[in-house]
Amino acid sequence: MANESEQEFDAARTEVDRLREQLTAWADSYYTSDVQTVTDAEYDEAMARLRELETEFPELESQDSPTRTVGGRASTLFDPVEHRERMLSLDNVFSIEELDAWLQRANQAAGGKVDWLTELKIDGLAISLTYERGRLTKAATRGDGRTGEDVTENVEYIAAIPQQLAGEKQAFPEVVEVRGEVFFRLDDFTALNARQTESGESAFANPRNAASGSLRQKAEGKNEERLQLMRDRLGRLSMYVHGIGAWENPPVANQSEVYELLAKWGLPTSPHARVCKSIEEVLGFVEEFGERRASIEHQLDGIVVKIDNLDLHEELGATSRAPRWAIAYKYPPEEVHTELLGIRVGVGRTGRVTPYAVMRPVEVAGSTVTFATLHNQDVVRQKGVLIGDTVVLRKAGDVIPEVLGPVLDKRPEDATEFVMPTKCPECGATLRPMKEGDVDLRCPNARSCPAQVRGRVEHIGSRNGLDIEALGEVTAAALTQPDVPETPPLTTEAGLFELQLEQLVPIVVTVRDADTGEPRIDDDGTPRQRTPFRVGKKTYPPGTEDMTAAERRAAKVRKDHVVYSPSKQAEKLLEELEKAKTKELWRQLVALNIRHVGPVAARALADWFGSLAAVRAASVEELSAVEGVGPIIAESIAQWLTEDWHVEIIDRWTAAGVRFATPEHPGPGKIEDVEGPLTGLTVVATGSLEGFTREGAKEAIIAAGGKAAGSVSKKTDFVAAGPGAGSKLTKAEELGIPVLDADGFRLLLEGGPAAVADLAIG
DNA sequence: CACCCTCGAGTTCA
DNA sequence: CTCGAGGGTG
Repeated sequence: MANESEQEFDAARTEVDRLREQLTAWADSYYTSDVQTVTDAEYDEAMARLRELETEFPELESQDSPTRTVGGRASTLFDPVEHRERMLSLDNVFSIEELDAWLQRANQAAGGKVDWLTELKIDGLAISLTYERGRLTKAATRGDGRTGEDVTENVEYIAAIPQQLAGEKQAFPEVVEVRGEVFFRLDDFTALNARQTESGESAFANPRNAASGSLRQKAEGKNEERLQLMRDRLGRLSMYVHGIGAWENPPVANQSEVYELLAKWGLPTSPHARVCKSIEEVLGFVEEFGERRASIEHQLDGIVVKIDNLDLHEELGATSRAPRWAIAYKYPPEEVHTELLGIRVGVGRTGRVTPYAVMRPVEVAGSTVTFATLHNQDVVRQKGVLIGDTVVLRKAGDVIPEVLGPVLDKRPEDATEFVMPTKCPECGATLRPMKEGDVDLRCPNARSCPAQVRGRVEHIGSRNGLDIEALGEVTAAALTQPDVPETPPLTTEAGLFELQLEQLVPIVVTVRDADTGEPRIDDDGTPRQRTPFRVGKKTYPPGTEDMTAAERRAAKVRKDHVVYSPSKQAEKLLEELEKAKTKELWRQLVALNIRHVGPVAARALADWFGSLAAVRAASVEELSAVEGVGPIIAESIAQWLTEDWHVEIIDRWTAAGVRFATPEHPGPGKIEDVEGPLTGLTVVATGSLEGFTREGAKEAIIAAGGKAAGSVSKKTDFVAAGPGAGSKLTKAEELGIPVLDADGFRLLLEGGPAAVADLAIG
């Protein structure tokens, strides 16, 4: 499969190259000699095809593509500027193999041992800055590489671009053309988009569009207020320089030294550039930043590798399009385009109704994505997507798919706006906001809406709840599914602990298509069904008892004239439910599904009160006296307890044997902190620590008297990080918090901070 | 009251 | 993982 899409990609690449060459040639001859060598129709067709391919394969997009330069040239707005030296683009490679091959070739062509300069390829806007005797006199976009747009006036407001170089005047060349990349830092981009939506303007689809849009704003016709806004946006742009245009007899020998020099002049250079002494090191750099890609301050789409030695640049020269001494490796795209087939809504366990996007499945960052949440109606509107649009999709933090916005060029005529339903899609109740002015719509039918019951039952079984292995998403659905022939055994969670094998085995589940929600029809025309709680079924005529002895043994359950053999799953579920009855009190509190009461609040309550009875007896004031429980949570608990069907849950669970108490608890009040090696310390565990489960690590921290926090902050004393640790590790390093591996963590648990004093770095 | 931590809730795919 | 919102603290 990978092979197939690779082939497709290669074919597209070849075609894109051919189309670009052709279109550029046509345009050149038209602009320079005014000779039209092609009919308009042919030209348009080629351009449309190129657009299509670039949309389908965003990684093939390029700043000097005719789709951006020729057609979209904004020459009427900004004066054209002839570049002193042509701004070349870089040749691209799309795989490590190709990169390796290029490095080997370049190494040989350069006659042996080459030092490489590796840097991040910023996804921004190329810019050329001309300084005369240290004073900025001209700023231009790249345009088609030969001619760009004069943006000198706008650049005045970009704080990152100095108007005057630092240092002695005599030290600067008479004229020097510096090249760099203008971009938005991701945090600035987020802030910018927040303000855009706040002021009712549409958000930018990505940081590059935002940078491009900001740099190319026009001052004409703007009132003072809007002028201020425009300058403010410009002020937030960032820039890193990455080279010098024409420069005879530079005073340095290497590209890396050029950067040092530029930095000395007060020009911002990337903190991520690195000199690599071997091809292995270069490949290591590529891998390293591939992993860290999401936590870099700017968007990046690849790595640029340059030969460090400037003499070699001279020697190798350039083709008509690109220098031979540099290459760009492009990471597989984290942003792709796909079609938004529809927007559907789901109902969560709290009744919240959330719209989600259904898309034509696409590969993004290693997996095939079909769905992405759209959170609520306002978000759908803010993103400005219509059903039928081609949309930009990425994975936030490399995990959760996120729709960024529409590709307006590809909006079809019949694209339709999403309308939020007024009725619950699962139970038909009229949706309404919980509180006045709430954005979120909720299904008010908490007790019997199938979606909510299903969600609550699933939550009861979850890791943060009673941690019932056999009770996951599928089982929860099977237990509450209303469309089976027999009555579902659970109409609410009140009956969960009363479940008998006889109730489970008859359950039949209709298999539904994940995409459409429609029942899956088998080849023989009947809907496909599953019986998760039984493996066999045999019907005997009424009044007969003629089962074989073997059948009698296998048939543990008999109902009417049907004999069932329960599945392992059914037995497992009942066993697990039995165990859950005496699990820790906090888990049982979480299982009640009280708003705002999750594992942490439940633990605080359980520690303080020791039993559900004591919690019920407490007033709102007494509840909010508990550390970590404030007036809102206290009120939420009190409110929950006033509802009859909630009390019924407690009563029936209690009758079925759920303990709802911590044995030997001394009664309500603050429990003395556990004295241990970690008393008074906050520790965060992240990644997979050898010898610990995620929960196990937390328990171990608490058992040692410490606080197990979920996120890293200034208050964190230690971070225990195993392989696969992500942003928490990065954060810890940023804040200079000591990081321990699994062994160090073990030492800490046994001996406290003193035991790891010599391990703790920085 | 303004901050900074945290927590809770919703979420996707293999 | 990210968002919004609750809780605690200066």
